Amino acid sequence: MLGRTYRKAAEKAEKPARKGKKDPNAPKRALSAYMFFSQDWRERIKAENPDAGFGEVGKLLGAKWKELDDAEKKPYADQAARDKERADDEKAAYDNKKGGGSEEDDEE
DNA sequence: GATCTGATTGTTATG
DNA sequence: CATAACAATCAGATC
Repeated sequence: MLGRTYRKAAEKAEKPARKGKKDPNAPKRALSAYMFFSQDWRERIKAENPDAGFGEVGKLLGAKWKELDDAEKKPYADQAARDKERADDEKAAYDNKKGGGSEEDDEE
């Protein structure tokens, strides 16, 4: 599929503080496998690169990520999948409100 | 139906 | 406190 032929990230390659949400309650998406991958690897990267700052660790992380095999990404993807379920709940609430909500129970 | 875009997620350190 | 490379994602909008 020609879909992801281009990388939006590579296109903009810049982030001029994009803010402003369109959704009323913004059903935040789930985390990415990288999020979990970093949580576990950030320790190792820093362990072997105590001097590594943001750029170094970031690039190292990405490099390692690609080095990993599909089987190694699996556990991380699994965590991401788990979080997705959580995100699904958020979306459920989002859909609930978005719907014609006559009764607004309460929200914190 | 298929395609695309945008918004989001987390890490680090530093000004 | 926001930002910046790194990667995934995926759900909603659009045609």
